[in-house]
Amino acid sequence: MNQTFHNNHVHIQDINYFQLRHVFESGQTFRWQKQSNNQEYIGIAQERVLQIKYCNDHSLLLNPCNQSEFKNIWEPYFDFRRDYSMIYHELIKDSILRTAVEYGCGIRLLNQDPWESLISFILSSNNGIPRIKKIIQLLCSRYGKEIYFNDQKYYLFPDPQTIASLSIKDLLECGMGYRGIYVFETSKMIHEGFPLYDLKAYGYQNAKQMLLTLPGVGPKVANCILLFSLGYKEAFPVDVWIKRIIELLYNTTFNTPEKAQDFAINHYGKFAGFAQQYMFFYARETGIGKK
DNA sequence: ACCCAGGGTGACG
DNA sequence: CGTCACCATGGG
Repeated sequence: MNQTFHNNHVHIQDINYFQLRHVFESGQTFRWQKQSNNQEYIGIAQERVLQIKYCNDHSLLLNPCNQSEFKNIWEPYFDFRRDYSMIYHELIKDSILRTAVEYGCGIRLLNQDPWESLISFILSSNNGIPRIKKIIQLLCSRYGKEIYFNDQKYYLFPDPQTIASLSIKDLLECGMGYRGIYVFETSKMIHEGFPLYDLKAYGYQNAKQMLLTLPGVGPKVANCILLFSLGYKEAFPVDVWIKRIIELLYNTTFNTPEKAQDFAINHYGKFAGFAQQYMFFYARETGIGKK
């Protein structure tokens, strides 16, 4: 990987194991929007707006982005420092997983903000991805700070204090349904000092136990936060899609999500989170195992 | 009208 | 410890 810095953007040459659609359409993030040219996404993350575009010379454009922002913000966010070739070749050793991994090649696990992930995945429970996006967009457009890019208005994700100061009614009007109360209570706990950002140093088990004390956070949501924002790549979120596809691929059944998770950690070890993401994308894109 | 969605909670054995 | 009805909302 090789970068050239221009006035206010970066070109990354020799990019491999990175496909925009596989990164942004694999259910890990909700605020990136595909643009009409199909090779470009614009998203809000890390308190910024970013355009990311796949160019015909096989380079990747990040805009706006200076050298310091690349090093400190977007390189970690997009997990550019990780060797995905190694992970890819490790996972395809499993002949059963191989098809899904080959299909999803180009997926990356983003390193997102824990607060935004926490609220987003509380909202994800028993919900559909398009509606999750709609709720989050409504929440941000009403209560997030405005920022501009190309004369267009975008909105940051509101901070804990802001959401904690809203009423349940405000949250319900964003379409949260019964999850509104969870979002409200959890926001209060974060605002009152819950050490969300310290969990990166707690170790997987301790961090998970802490997350489970937050209203609206059960095993699946906790694993999403651990995997997508706290750096625990061994986390293995089990939703209905993962349960179905893993039972189908390995010709077995699990009584509880915990059993499926135990199976995964035994099988994939510290790469469980990557295996999960490949399987999720594969199952949804192909419809294999769909009800 | 019915079932499903990146599930969690509380009540019941 | 495991099971299960219920939860608000929109789409198929």
